[in-house]
Amino acid sequence: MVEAPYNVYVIKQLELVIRPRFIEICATADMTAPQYTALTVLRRRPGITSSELARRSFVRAQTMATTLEPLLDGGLIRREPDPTNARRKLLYITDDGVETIARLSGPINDLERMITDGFSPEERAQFCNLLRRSRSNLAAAQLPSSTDDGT
Amino acid sequence: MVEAPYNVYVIKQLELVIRPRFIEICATADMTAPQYTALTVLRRRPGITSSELARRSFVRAQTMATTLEPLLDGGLIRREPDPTNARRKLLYITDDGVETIARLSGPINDLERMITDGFSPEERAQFCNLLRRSRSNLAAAQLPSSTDDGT
DNA sequence: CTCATTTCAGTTGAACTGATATGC
DNA sequence: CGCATATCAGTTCAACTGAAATGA
Repeated sequence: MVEAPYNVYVIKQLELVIRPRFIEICATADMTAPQYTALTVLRRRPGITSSELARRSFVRAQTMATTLEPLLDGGLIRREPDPTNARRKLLYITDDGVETIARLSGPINDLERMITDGFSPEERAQFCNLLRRSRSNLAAAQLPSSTDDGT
Repeated sequence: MVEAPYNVYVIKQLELVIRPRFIEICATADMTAPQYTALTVLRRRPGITSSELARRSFVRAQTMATTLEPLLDGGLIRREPDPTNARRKLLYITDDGVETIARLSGPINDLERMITDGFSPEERAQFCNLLRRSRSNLAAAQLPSSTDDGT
């Protein structure tokens, strides 16, 4: 009686080991992990709202608001009213924010390399592909309308 | 200027989406996610200590002790002194524990299937393989002596 | 003495729920 | 009116750190 693959379990373990290292790297720029992540999304998608960012990150609007507050205070992102909708506030990464991401890219890439250490180029590509398809599956099951994100 | 694959980011997202569903399933048996996980490990490895279980799960001894307490109280696992070392207490899953795991296997398997929905059998095997190799990489980097775990 | 295990106690990060004001 | 956005406040889970007692 052999067990099912239980990828759920392994994915959780990966997260558990990756997170402290990721947090450590982010801390060198006085950021938390969710803040760094939000920053990288904002660089790729300038002008989105906090709610939209929350959806893409699979968290609630309130959670994202809490995450973004220090980034606004620190001037790594800025916010301006949507001219077409007074209710919405659009988010943009600042030059400071871009610079901060760039400063962390070395250690982050090291961490990425560690995750796929010993993989062939094909395996690396396959891993990336399968992870993204898995995310699509789950996002689709969660919110039929929600689409996912590059990276 | 295209980004690195940033699997770190995608793995975190997978965890974020999987966790609430996993928690929900565990809650139907009055367990938390870490408790269910500990229970499945104990089934495969009867007679290990709490500290050893913590190492395999990539958490601290204190964290694991907190996780196990309700399982002991609920009679899903039991503990007995190691005859060869009075300091250690060996853990065993009870019949109740085994039964509880069995009761959840249906929904858990559904969740597993959702994760790899649309994968070919080869892709499924490859995904499982790459996830495990990734875990080995990280475990090795973390504690040179620590080995990882089937499933 | 040193090292590992167990356990007590407090802290933190980051998600959660609930509720409200505002504007499309 | 219904729906989405934004924000205020409190809660919970599950990790964390620090520290102590015990025994190999």
